[in-house]
Amino acid sequence: MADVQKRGRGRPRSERADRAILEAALDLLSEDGYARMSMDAVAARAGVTKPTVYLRYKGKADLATAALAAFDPGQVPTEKGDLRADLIAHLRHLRRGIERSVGLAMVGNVLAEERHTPELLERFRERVLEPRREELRGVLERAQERGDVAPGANLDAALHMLMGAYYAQYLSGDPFVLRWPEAEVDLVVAGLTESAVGSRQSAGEMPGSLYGGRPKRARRTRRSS
Amino acid sequence: MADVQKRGRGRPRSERADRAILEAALDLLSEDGYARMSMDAVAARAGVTKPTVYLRYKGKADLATAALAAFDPGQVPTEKGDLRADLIAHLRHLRRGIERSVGLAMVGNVLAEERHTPELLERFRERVLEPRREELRGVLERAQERGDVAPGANLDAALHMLMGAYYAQYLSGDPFVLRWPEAEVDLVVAGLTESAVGSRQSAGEMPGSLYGGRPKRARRTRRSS
Amino acid sequence: MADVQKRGRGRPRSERADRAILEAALDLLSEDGYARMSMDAVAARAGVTKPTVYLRYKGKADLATAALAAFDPGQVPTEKGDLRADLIAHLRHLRRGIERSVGLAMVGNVLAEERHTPELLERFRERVLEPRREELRGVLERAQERGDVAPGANLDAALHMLMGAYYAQYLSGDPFVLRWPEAEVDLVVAGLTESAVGSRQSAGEMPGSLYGGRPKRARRTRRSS
Amino acid sequence: MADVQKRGRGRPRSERADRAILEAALDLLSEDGYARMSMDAVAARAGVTKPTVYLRYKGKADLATAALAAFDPGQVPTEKGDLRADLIAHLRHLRRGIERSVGLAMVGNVLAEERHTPELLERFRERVLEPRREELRGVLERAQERGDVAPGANLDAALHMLMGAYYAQYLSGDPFVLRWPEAEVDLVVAGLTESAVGSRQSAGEMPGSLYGGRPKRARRTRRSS
DNA sequence: AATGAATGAGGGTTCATTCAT
DNA sequence: TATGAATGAACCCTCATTCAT
Repeated sequence: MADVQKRGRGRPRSERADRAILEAALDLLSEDGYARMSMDAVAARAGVTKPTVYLRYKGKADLATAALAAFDPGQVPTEKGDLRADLIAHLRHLRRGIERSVGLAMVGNVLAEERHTPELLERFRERVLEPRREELRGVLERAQERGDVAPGANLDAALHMLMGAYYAQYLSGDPFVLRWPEAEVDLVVAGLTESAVGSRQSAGEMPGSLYGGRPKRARRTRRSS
Repeated sequence: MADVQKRGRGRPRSERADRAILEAALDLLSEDGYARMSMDAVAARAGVTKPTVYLRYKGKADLATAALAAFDPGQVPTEKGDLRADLIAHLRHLRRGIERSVGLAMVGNVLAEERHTPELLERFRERVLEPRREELRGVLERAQERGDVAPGANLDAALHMLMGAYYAQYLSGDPFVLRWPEAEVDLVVAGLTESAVGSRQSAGEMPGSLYGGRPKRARRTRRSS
Repeated sequence: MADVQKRGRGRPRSERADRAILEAALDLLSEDGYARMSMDAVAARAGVTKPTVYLRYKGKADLATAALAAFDPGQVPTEKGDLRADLIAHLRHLRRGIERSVGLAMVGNVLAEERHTPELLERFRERVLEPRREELRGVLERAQERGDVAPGANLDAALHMLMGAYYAQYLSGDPFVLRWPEAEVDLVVAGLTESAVGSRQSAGEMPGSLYGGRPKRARRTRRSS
Repeated sequence: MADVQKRGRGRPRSERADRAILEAALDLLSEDGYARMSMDAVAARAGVTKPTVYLRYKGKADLATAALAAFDPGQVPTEKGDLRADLIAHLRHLRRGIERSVGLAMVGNVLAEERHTPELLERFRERVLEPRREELRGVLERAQERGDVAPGANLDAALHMLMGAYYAQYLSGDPFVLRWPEAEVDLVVAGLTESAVGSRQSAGEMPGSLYGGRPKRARRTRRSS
């Protein structure tokens, strides 16, 4: 277990290679896509030779799914107990997590390979998407327990919207506006709380009176920018 | 003037081939992805030889973008003037359009190729995504004019949510629930109208007063799923 | 024969096309070589279509040889009756003719195709090389008649040297020196005239006596073999 | 130190293949020309597969230049110290070397590819032409030291003539005469030695006194420019 | 357990040539 | 007669995978 002896005879760089291979695979997967990712390139970037890769994985698909499975989601933002703030924090985290690691292109890659290599999508869901969704769901559920979300609210729908908004925004090609998460969250929160659109800013207002008679004009969202 | 045939010289280009090539390309593009789509396969499926393809398109990227550009969106649902119903109809149309033709895998494909063949994503946005978005935007804007949507509502955010919800739902791997569009639309509409979650059932409510002062009780919907 | 009528019905641009095709072929032949010269490119440069080319020539080889056969050697320099000056003028002419028209690459092309398309080399010899050689030979023969060249001189060898020197110089990759022809001619003339190496500068020496007077008995070396 | 095998790891590269590939490439290069030489054909003739070729060479140009670089010039004739005899021996060697291996068609090929693959010509100069030229130049320089060649003689011009004569003779299409090298050498030597054309026959002369007593110092041309 | 070499199977593209108008 | 379309055959190169060391 310890095998401290530096002059390892068992398998000199096994662990080193393990990591290097998975990292290289994940990088290339998100950079070039599954179809373009070459075993040659993976081996080269990992600093090993191809058979070394094949020793560990049965083939390209196996390697790619393993790479996805090894994906590290990063640190989850700590919850503050404020629905809006927490959702915004998670959306930012979601976006940053995707963009700093696999990139949205990875979503494309696993989708594109759905027919040829369905394991990819499965693993991606399991290791990348699901965890995020569960985090977000947790936020919503706890808010529901606190009473900040209507008891009968459709949390699933809200989850899809929150996560999907990012995909749609990205796909649209429009640049992300500065306060992008706020705009999306406001929209969803308004629905979930049965409250009014605007007024998110004036966070002090108690939900109860939110959609009250007042102003309405102007309001929320502010195309941010 | 007499030369009516205009450019009738030489052997006319086979329209059958024109169509067959585009169809084959679109099929293979959504089935196999751009990287796997081979010119050989396109030509074979179209029943022509490769040079016949190259006569029409400068290369693989050109063919693929042309195939995307030739994408036929199908009939847009007629608008009824009821925000919720119209949105639902459009969402259904969106989903059906995607699934019956290119499939969501296509979104993956164009995303996956963003680095190597950015024209694909551009063309996809231009021919597939944008038109849809504009249809939806039209629905929202007209509803806004009617007063069914708050004047200051963030339509962009709403668009991203509506379209993105589909992507997210698909990516999640969960089966689409029967009344999927309703759940999503309700959530967004509730936000837009500053009204309550529920009450969607009681469709009888006159849209005009939606984001108005009253009732709000009622409550969210059928827990969907 | 006359067929002056502008509205020609017989063959609108036949002659125009004839010339254009041959010119295009010759250009491309010397630019790209025979193997790389494409019928497409020839037709395009000539402003016609491929079948128009095939109507005139049986195939690529036929076209290429025809192009060579149509080669126009340009104006031969007028002879002055001075051996050295005439040879220099011809060498300059030879070089300029080659470089301004077909280029030495053409020599390479026809040589390279010797196995696959021997007609090329034949035609090249016949239309490009031979005429030059005959011009040069004429100069030498007339000089011989005048007595400026030793009666028993090996004119063939001299011809090969004079023409070959250009090839060798070109092949060597060294830049041509300003007075290149002079250097080569001096060398050959010295041989032909049995005269000394130097003194070329002092062009004043009367040709008549070049190989003339002084005994210089002895000389030259061992009898060949 | 112990690690004698130095780089003995992995499967050793087949030397048989190494040789076979270069040979096949050189053969096809001189037979078909660069443009016609196909990697498929090279691999097939060498009895290997294409990737085996690509493992060794980056591409067609690389292989072709390597083939040229591997060209074996054969044994240089030993020098006897007699200018005429040595030149004749070298010319024979030059001709035999070219004809037994690459063939003059190769000169054509590298010339023909000058525009598309200039490395070919460079390599050819470097590996085939230059060595020959240097051998010949050595003969001339040593003869000059011995006093068999005039001090100010233009050796460059002589080199071009000696080597070029072969090209020109070949290009002319005339059959090589039996005593071809003698004729060419006599012509050049006569020039270099300031001696007469004829008298070649009277082989008796001693080289030492060839260019006689007269100064004729310096002399023209050389490097002209 | 690791290496470097080798393989078989395409993939995109172009060309010389012929067909249909 | 001239056109533009279509063809079959390569050609260069790369990849996922396996072999030999």
